[in-house]
Amino acid sequence: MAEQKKNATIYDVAEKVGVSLATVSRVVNGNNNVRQTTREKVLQAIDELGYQPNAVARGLASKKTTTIGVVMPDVTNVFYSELTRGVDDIAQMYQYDALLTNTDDDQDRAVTALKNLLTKQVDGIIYMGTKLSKPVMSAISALRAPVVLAGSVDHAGQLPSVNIDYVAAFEAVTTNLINRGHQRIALVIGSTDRAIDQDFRLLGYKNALEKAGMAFDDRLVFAKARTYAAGTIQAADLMAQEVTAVLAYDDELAVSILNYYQDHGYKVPDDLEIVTSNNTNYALMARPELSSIDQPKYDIGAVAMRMLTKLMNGEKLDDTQIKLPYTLISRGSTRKN
Amino acid sequence: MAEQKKNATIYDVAEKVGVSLATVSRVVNGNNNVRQTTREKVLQAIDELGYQPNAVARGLASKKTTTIGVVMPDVTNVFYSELTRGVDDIAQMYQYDALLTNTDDDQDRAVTALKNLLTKQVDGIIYMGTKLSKPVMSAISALRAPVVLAGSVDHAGQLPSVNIDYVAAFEAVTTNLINRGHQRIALVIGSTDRAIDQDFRLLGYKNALEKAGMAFDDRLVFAKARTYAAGTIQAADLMAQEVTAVLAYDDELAVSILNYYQDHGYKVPDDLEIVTSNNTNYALMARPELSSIDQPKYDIGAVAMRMLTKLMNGEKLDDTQIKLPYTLISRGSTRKN
DNA sequence: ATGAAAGCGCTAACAA
DNA sequence: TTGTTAGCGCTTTCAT
Repeated sequence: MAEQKKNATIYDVAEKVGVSLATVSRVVNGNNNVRQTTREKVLQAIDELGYQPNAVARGLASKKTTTIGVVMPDVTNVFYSELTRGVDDIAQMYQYDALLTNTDDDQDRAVTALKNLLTKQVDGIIYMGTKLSKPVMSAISALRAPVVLAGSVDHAGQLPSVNIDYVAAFEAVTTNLINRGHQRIALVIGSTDRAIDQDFRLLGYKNALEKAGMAFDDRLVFAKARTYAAGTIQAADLMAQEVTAVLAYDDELAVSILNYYQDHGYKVPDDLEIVTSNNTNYALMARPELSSIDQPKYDIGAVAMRMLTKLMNGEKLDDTQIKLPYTLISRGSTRKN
Repeated sequence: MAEQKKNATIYDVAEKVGVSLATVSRVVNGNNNVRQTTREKVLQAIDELGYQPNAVARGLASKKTTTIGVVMPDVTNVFYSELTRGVDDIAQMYQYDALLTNTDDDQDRAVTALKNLLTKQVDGIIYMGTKLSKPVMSAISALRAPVVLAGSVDHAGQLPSVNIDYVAAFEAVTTNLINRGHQRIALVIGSTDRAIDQDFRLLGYKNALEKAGMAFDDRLVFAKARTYAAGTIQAADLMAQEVTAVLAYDDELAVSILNYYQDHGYKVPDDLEIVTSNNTNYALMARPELSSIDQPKYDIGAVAMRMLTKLMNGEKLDDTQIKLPYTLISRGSTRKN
């Protein structure tokens, strides 16, 4: 006695109205070559039958799935989830759905994800990994669906991307720290084989040192895992290096460093100044609150998705390397200039 | 001179090997009715042509898309993103892809999302909204694809769901607080029109009061928005009610209350004890660290997804209302018993 | 303005 | 073991 929910097809609608399926297809797709009266009859039949076009069949026939893929390291990281939120909102606005895949920044998984997305015939992809190894790059170029990087860049700068000017931001923060007299400023970044870390964050940091005539000391650069637990371990290393200021690329890491120092009797910002760079809620919840570079995370995702819609429409982009404005927010974890 | 990336189809493979497309289909789908030697030839041709089955065509023909939908309030909330992580990992394991939709717990958006997912012919859905209004419930029952609730329940308890025993957990925490002499214990939950809040969290709280012979005072129940900013506002209300203990259902909210009190000179846990219930990183990052109910968030998502795979396979479930074990974690925001 | 007909790339009976 | 033949539900020329 189970209710048989047989879906109405375009044939059922056509038959009911007494027109061909081509006509039904036209009204469904907003084609104007339909007389007003027939359009109305079709619409009514659609309503009565509860007809919903089958997106899969449509995708096969039209070669457009109105689905995009989002490849990211980890939804659980607030930075990425905020980017994703921006992507998803704009995607919904343009009637796209998003297939999400977590890769943990593992290059093999990223390649697998990309290939799989290809199989599913997505119309485009937002890629958030920070690492972009050779295999990943070649998987991307084998894609024939447009790809936009959000919060990331490739070394060659060939792929469209949306970011902030990491070089300038990291240089500015470092310079501020130098101006307040710091000699031993730690830089905490992701692994240095990533373009975004190596070519941007680290570069900004080095630029500031160089302009101040200070020597670069690679023992002050920390590039480890990005977990709260890993932060605690790194904090011990930082302490051993007797740094007096820290610039961290991730908020969870920054909070764990902050807590470690305070738990060991250090005063922040008196004994240690600390600046983070994602300005998530973590920065606000810490005590003292963390000074931070403020990246427009949601907007980075939103703009990337908007770019992707254009690309999927075959439009050319004037500018493929978008840099959104960032700001520097001064809070309790740093001293006043 | 653009590289023409024409995809190889099953026909190309069949032709190259000199067999019918049915045979190719068989080897692709692991059907055993293929002679070993032909299988090898087909495999080789597939490799040489770089043939990748088109999932859309396959979906149309087989009526299975190997895609599921995930409907959630907000990826940006760590609780949900952790559930999602569990869902995604198991989904990947079983070769499903997940379409993600944020609803902000807006019932209209949830209905729209559900209908859209229906259109895309997903094989199943994981639903994470905590609100389950009539329209949403009827959209779900119109779905003919299985649905599993993760971290949520419907009033009637008809939909398969994965949770912890919220009643027991909230009762236990409240009882502990009562045992330490508190008379005015605040309960901070989501809006009371949700089953999970009304029928579970609130019930557990009331049970504890009743067993202790204490009167229930609805002025001690707070049900507002779940944002860090909203938390600050609620904290002022809590203070006005002169509560001495707080049990909050969301970590960000709990941290904001904690900070508000401490910023106003209160000592935690001496002047106020506070317990939260999601045990995300926020609880660890707060100072003092927050005591919390520990829900196995990742597992809730993972188990829900596992259930969904069975349902999608047409298997019957022995138990549709899964309650995973929870624990109570005592940290600095509460006094010792 | 409307219809006929040929696919889109694949699965799944059914035959052989 | 392998091939033949219908579809799956829709879009899209091309006629009319």
